[in-house]
Amino acid sequence: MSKLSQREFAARLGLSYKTVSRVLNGSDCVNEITRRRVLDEAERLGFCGHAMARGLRLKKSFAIGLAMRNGGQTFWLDVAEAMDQRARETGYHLVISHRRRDCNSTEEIRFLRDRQVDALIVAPHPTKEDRLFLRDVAEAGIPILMLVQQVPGFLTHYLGTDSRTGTREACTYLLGLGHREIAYVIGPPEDTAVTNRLQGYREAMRAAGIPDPHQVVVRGGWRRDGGEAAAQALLALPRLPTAIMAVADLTAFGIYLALRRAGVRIPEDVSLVGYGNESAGELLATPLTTVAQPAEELGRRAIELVLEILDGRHPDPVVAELSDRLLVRDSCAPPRRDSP
Amino acid sequence: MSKLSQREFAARLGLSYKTVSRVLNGSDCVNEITRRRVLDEAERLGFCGHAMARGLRLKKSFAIGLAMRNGGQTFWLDVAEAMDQRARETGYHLVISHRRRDCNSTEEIRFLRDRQVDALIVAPHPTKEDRLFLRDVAEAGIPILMLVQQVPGFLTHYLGTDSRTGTREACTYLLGLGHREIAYVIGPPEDTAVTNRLQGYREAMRAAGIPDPHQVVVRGGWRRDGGEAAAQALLALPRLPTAIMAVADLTAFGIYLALRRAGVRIPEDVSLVGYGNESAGELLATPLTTVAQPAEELGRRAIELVLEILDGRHPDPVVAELSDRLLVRDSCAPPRRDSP
DNA sequence: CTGAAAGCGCTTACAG
DNA sequence: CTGAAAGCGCTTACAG
Repeated sequence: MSKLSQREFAARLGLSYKTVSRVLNGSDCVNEITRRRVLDEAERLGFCGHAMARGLRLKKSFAIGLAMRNGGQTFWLDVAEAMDQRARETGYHLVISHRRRDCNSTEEIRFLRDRQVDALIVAPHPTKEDRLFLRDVAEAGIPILMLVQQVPGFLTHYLGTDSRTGTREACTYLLGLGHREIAYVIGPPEDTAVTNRLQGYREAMRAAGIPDPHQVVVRGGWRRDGGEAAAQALLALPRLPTAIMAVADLTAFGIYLALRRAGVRIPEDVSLVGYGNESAGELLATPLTTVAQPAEELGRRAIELVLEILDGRHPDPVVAELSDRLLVRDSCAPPRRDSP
Repeated sequence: MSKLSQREFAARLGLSYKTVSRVLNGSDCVNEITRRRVLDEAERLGFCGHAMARGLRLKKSFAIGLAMRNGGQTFWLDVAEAMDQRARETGYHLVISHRRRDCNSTEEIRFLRDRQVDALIVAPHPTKEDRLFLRDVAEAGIPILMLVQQVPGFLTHYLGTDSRTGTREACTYLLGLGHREIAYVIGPPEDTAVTNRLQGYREAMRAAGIPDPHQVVVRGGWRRDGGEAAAQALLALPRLPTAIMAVADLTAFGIYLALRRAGVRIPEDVSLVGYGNESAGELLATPLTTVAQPAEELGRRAIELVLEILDGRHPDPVVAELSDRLLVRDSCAPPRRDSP
């Protein structure tokens, strides 16, 4: 098998390349028998069109750019896989650009733009510079979908999950268990994912009659080391809270490790809740209670949304959120009797 | 900023589009001052060439296809990230196709081929049908690099890690601790990654004077559930081996979980070794001793190899392996005194 | 060092 | 229903 051009392929079938092109582009003014024959023979001879030539003519690459970060989380793997699946079903493909840790994404975004992607999905929190550049890209006519991170005042499409409600529910669960001293370990306050979750925590606490000054909010981060540092800070407090919530599972893992090293038992001494349902959470000696985000649905919907946008079906910026849900495992218990 | 074509861009600079093209393609017969000016203005005006037009003319897409599976492992995420990085540095980009679990990849490979990738990197173990198709693809002039999984008798390029030696070393370590009854939990025997590792196990055991019939090899799988099943089988044995090695970390996690449920302590009652250094291994109550595979280096080298092949620098199939290394944590100890 | 011209492999109005 | 023709945005020999 050598690569067949549409012309050669048509010649082999004794048809004009015109007819072949029409079949491939779904024009209906073609005899049904011919249509089937073309499709069958294409399969048999391994004929495939020339994506670049087609793209050039149609001014469309059928590529969707995905700027993502590798935070060592299986969550993003699942999201990307779902996107990939859905994109393929609809004739598109994904061009992925992984953001290097802790650096801005402008270079990535430029890279994807230069690849003529039809649309861009951006998962990492964009820096100011990124935003400036994204605006340019959007103005050049490439739709942008912010995924999970919504930038305030930045008018693009957004798809995320309602992690504010998710966090509120987790906190309410802890309150229901009898906890009053619940610490919340956050990540960078620039990230909307962080501020949303923090809001959920504050709402639940206030609703239980615990005002902001009595709430314990500690800066950690998205990663394990941030969680460990936050746990140290918590351990240095005059009295350790009876429950700790973390902005993410990785953070919770760090807290878990540091607490264990300090001889603190979970859930006997302290209850712990993560966020994101990383698969490793089940492996802890005390499987982690967490809030699950719908990775597959998020990936699938992201692609569908982008396609709708490309179709012109959303003249105004879309703002959509899926639901997270509390996943109770073993890391929470009522507070100890002897803690006041 | 609206999308600028090369012609418009050249016009704005008061240059012929010819000159611009020459600068962009690295021709040296251009005045150095002009060269710099073109590059600077391109940056300033957000000019980028048209990848598809360029690709059409050059008969080159600058895309490398990656068929991978999502086994829920952070390992592959790291490999893909490293590839992405290296590809970008060299002007290429990655088109990734995730293989759906337990199905064959022909569809994925076809998809990537249809995207006019310049080369193909295949990570999942190919089925017979896949291999047939891959052969066609190779004959159509698209170089193929098998990653990690080498198919016997299938003459393509291969890059992996020497997991046979890695496994032998892990086994030797266990033998050095005094273990004689060491079980090995394998995955599908069609996978060369499995047979290689099994060979390493057998070599170490034989070298210690333990012939094949006295070795304990149990079928598990690549995933956690396979490990759990294998552990059940092991638990049903008249006497539990004093040490267990698993073909992969995920498998080891399953064994770990099942053992814990059965009240077996690690490493006091049984020593356990995984393979692959998944980040979750550190989170276990007893951090898992494992063998680390160089994910970043593997990804980087894969891209470099592919580029060399595209350059015609490897007329014969490349076969290359990087080294794995034992990573001792806490899941192994000498066998219990009372186990004979 | 630069201009005019051909062509990469498609799609799509435009005639027939 | 089908053929001849133009053009998508580049690159590259070929002259000048």
